[in-house]
Amino acid sequence: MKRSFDLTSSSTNTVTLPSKRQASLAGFLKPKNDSTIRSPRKVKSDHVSGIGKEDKPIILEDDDEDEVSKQEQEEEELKSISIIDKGKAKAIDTKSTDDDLVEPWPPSGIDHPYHKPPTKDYNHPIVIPPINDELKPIHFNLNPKVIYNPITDLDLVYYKNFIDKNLSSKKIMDFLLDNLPWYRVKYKVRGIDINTPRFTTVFGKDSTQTPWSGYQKCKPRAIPEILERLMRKVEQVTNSQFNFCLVNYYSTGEDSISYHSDSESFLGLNPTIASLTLGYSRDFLLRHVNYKNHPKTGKSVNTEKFNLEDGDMILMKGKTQHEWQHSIPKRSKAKGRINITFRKGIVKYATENYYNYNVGKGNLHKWNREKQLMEEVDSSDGGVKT
DNA sequence: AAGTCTAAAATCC
DNA sequence: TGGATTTTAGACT
Repeated sequence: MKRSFDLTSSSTNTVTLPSKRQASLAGFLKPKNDSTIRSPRKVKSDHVSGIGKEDKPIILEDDDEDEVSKQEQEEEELKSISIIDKGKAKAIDTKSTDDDLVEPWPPSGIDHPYHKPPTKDYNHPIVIPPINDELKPIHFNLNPKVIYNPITDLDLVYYKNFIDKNLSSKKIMDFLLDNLPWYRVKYKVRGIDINTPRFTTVFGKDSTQTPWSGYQKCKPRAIPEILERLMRKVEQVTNSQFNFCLVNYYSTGEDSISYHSDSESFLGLNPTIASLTLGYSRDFLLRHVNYKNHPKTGKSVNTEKFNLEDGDMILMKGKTQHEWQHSIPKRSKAKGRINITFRKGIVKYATENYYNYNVGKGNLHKWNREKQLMEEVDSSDGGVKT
């Protein structure tokens, strides 16, 4: 993760006030009769699969133009995002299962960045049981919304209810909570002690030809079958490939993650990262790295907000990690949420880094379903070696 | 070579 | 209306 800081604080007391029409990105999912929500209108055409030409903007929606002056429109356009409702455009609204996934899995060839581990439970510190018939097939809904702004380089695809919340998400949530090894990692950054305010765990290894046994400081863990199957479906749907699965558990509203970008150094340029939500919904905030003064426009850039709900998937791609930071802020009433992310690490350091900050030195926790809490358990194995 | 926490201001309801 | 919640700036070893 790469965090950046605003070192350009002005000497005055001026504060950038959030616009009322900040109106949260999630607004595009709300009913249309919410008059406070105004749809962005124009999108540069060269990124919209074959539609339009040159710089001529395409009008996508214009259902409340009477309220907005032209100048106001243009300013708003610079500050906010553009939305292409791909589901509407291409009428994608399908249910599917992973029945059609072709075995064998995982792939064993060098074509895929996730190299087959020596065993299905390689380096697991505890037994993760095989998935039963109830956990397969998983039911998916495919209804992508493209969120793209060529000025601010926000580049997302949002799949609401990707994992069907009625048929699949709860079972998967329970299985992961019950069976994964969880950690509360402590580490130092710039001489300061950090207590990671969430539970974490990680599986997979980088795409280098380093054998699974070829890591000293950390022991890469095989991706459990349920996560492997999810990963594979996400790959199929998004036309991407991954070799890491990071899982976070935000146990209460006190658990959080600060604004950060996912570092490009070991993920390569413009990484695609898929993020899945299970359980209680949480706000997901995106803030431009130069939100106070965008270099292209000289204007402020609004923070965007999604309320990620049970089963949702959001794909971050393109320059999003370069130009934007994201966070899960503390929320007073929040309950347990699991977040699964899939990424592709392309250098050996990725493996060391991910195990360092998501497993750490190995203070293993297990979920106690009866007591509804995490318990630290003794484990001689598993931690990252110093 | 992975930030978190707190106080104060702003906003919500 | 004002207590609760969220947002923001800044400290921190």
